Amino acid sequence: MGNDTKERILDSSGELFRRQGYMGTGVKQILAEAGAPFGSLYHFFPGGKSELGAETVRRSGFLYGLLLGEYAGPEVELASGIRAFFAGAAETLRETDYADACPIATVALEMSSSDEEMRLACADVFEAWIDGGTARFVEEGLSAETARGLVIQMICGLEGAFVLSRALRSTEPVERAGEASVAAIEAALSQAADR
Amino acid sequence: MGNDTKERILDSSGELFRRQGYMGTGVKQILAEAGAPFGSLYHFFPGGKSELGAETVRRSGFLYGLLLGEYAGPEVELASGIRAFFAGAAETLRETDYADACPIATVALEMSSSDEEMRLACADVFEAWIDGGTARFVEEGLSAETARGLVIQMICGLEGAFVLSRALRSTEPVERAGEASVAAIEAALSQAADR
DNA sequence: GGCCATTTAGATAGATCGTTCTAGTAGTTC
DNA sequence: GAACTACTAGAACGATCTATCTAAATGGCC
Repeated sequence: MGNDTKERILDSSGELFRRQGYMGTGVKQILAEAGAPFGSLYHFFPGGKSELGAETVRRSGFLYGLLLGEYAGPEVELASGIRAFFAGAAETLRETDYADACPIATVALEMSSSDEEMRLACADVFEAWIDGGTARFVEEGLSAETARGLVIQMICGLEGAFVLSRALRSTEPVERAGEASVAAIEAALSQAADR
Repeated sequence: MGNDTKERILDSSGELFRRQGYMGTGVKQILAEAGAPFGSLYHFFPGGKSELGAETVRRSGFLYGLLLGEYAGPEVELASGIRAFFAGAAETLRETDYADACPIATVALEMSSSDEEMRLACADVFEAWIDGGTARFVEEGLSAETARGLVIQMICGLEGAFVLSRALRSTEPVERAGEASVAAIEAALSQAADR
């Protein structure tokens, strides 16, 4: 079955978009890395690069959301989970020479003003992350409003930290952003427990 | 004097890089918007697009740093200044159809893994912002370590909020990140005043 | 006016982009 | 084994990219 060719293409595009964005990645490069011919790309993605791009964003974003969910699952203490997630993100950056950060942030910034389909794909991913995180935080006894605010501030901190860490080649921003998120979450949880 | 042609080119590239990144912006588009011919570009920037790119990043980053400095100058109360800055950023997003966010974040994410000169330009800008902010926070009586942590967390929150706000076409992330930064700053200041 | 460096102007080159095209191979079903 | 679908394979195309090139206009200085 050639079904794994499609997945190889999506894996390659996911990695490349993450490192150099959509515009900076040619279809030839994607196919070379996937070991697939042109024919396969336009067989699996009749819409060409833009269809591949949108599907890559949704898939990579979904997988990254799963990863986050594993760290902050219902069976672990929330603040420690978040702490571990940021620590893991910092370690990944170090191990990959500051290449592997958020899988969709580069594409989101590049394309949001010029390609509505791509913007929507990114927006759907961010919304799913926010909604998933909010539900988890509500389980801890926070109001929906407080939970949503905390989740958004955490994702903002993470995304911004990736921007700085990649440019500075330092994990300090990720670590500082992680500390800030953990502190905010602990403060909110202890305040909620006080009533 | 044709000196303003160079500035018109830098203005155009600054705006375009901010919206669609380095890879997504062609030199033809830059020159068309600046109303300048090819000859001028390679006269003022013999190194071509990459030299223009690096200079654009440094210039746009410097100007944005000035803007931040105006909001958080020594004559205004720090937390209110930061609050006003985030509010201003949100308003700018709304007014520009979510186009005008950070002038260098897109380029930083796109290029950090593939072009060392461009990465360095971005890193220099971020470092200048961090150092400038840290000095300002130290004036308020915070330790250098605390000050640096707060500034980095604030910039991370801002940059990440831009990513989300642009994709979601909503100012909520910028507002939430602003609240988080203000809260962290006020907490640190009141703690420092307690001794 | 004559001279010289600076800047403008755009045609052109050569590489690379995404896409299309035709042809061929594998695998399944009748 | 014939017919059909799914997929592979890569040459070729037109568009677009950055960069180069030659020639001319411009502006201060003697």
